Amino acid sequence: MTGRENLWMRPDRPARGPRPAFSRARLTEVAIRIADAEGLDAISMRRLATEIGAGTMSLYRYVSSKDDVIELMIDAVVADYLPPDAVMTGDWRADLRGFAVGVRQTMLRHPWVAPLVGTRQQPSPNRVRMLDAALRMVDDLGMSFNEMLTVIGTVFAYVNGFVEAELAEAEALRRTGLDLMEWMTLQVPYLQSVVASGSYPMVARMLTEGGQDYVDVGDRFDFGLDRLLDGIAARLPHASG
Amino acid sequence: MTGRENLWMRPDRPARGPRPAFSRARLTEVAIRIADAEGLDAISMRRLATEIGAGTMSLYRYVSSKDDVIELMIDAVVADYLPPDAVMTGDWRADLRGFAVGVRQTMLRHPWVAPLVGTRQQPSPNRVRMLDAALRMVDDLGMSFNEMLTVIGTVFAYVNGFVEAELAEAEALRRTGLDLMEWMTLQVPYLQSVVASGSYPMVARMLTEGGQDYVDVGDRFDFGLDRLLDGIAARLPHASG
DNA sequence: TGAAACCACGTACGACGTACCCAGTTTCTA
DNA sequence: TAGAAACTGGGTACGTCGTACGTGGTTTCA
Repeated sequence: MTGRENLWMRPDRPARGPRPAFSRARLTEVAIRIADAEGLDAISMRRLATEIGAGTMSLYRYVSSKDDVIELMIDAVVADYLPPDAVMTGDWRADLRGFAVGVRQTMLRHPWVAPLVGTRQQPSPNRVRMLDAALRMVDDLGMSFNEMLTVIGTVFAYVNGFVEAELAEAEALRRTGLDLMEWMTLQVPYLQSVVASGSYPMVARMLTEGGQDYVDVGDRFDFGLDRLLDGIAARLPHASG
Repeated sequence: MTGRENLWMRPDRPARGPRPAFSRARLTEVAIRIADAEGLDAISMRRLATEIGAGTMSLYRYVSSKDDVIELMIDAVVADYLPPDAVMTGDWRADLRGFAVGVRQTMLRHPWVAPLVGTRQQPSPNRVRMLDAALRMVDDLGMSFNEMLTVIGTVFAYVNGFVEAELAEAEALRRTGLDLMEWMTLQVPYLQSVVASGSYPMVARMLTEGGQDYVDVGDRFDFGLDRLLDGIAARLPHASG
């Protein structure tokens, strides 16, 4: 891996030389396991290498940089945005909703992926696959192709933004190494001083009545998603589904 | 700055000792300037220190870690989510829309902030201020407090997700150090091979008709935002404004 | 007039990504 | 069948990072 070529356009097996000791698939699998358990910054080339049982620099035979490892990880996870048994009903709204729910569930299983995929739009096999599937869901609805792209992009923006926020607190705990109790102990005095100032009545209400009729995170996700789909449906050229 | 206390609860000026050579405000300002111009990874404690004209370790008198610097940067930028001359018309929909547009514009001016603020939900002065302002926009609409929180969270999730995606390509260029031409040269052959496979007809269409009736990014943002607000408006307990 | 509380900052440590190099292995070619 | 070509694994080393720690100077209070 000497640098410039595209990560996704390499032959599986080189023509000459000894057979490789491992594979990019193995590398990806190990990296995902570490990131799931300990977060993205637990991933270093040295750590990956020892976990695989190889020398650090050997990884660079399979990948031209750490960035490539990240790309491999993203692509692998994106593969199950749509589970293999997902069916397209032909009802665009149900299909798109199922897709969004699947994306969220996958992102919750791999908490490091949402921030990455939100900020990296490089094409990769599974991202291409998912984009194609999503576009097929809104085909034949009387929209222009760019309108279809806009709709898909809108839904995905919402899902990504929501899940990032959803994971933010857990990530803060991981980043600081604190447990929930310690973290609260740090934030509460400040919030109390905010409330005491009297300048932020709504935030004050949040701290007092916020816990009252608690709304489940999944329900909040569904609410926003359904409102978005409502709004889109109302603007469709002709009512289909 | 010895570690555990909350960043936002320190006295402005210590009681004893010589007067500080600079300030957290100065530190924040320099950090934001660097990040705006060269991206977030251009920020290192050494770089900040030399730019300020101080010793590297002196920064730790003002801040207990690099993470605190990041928090200061975020809070400073969040301050102009709502420009100082922004008016609350009393029309919840117009106000919320103006807020969302303001957030996007601020995020575009500071391309590093969207990914950070999406994944960090720690309270800070300006974040609290913005949250309070947003909640006031949807007050008196007959919703419970948690419903209000859900609505605000939904809009913000969309804005954040959209802007992250919007900035993704530019960020990829910065990350790799390539210019647009070089980057295209790298992606195009792969995309051509994808199209040639015949398995992804929609992506193929994207490459051929995608550029035809080009939709402005701002218009796409507005579209999603307006559909979301449509959907929310339709579910409001009673029609007010 | 100490002593306490603060300040600036040099040195040093462990971790990181990766450029470069060399020796060994497989396969194609003559 | 010899040897060149194309690959392999991986050790060493460089520059960068965040920051723990300590030393010595300055200001303010008791």
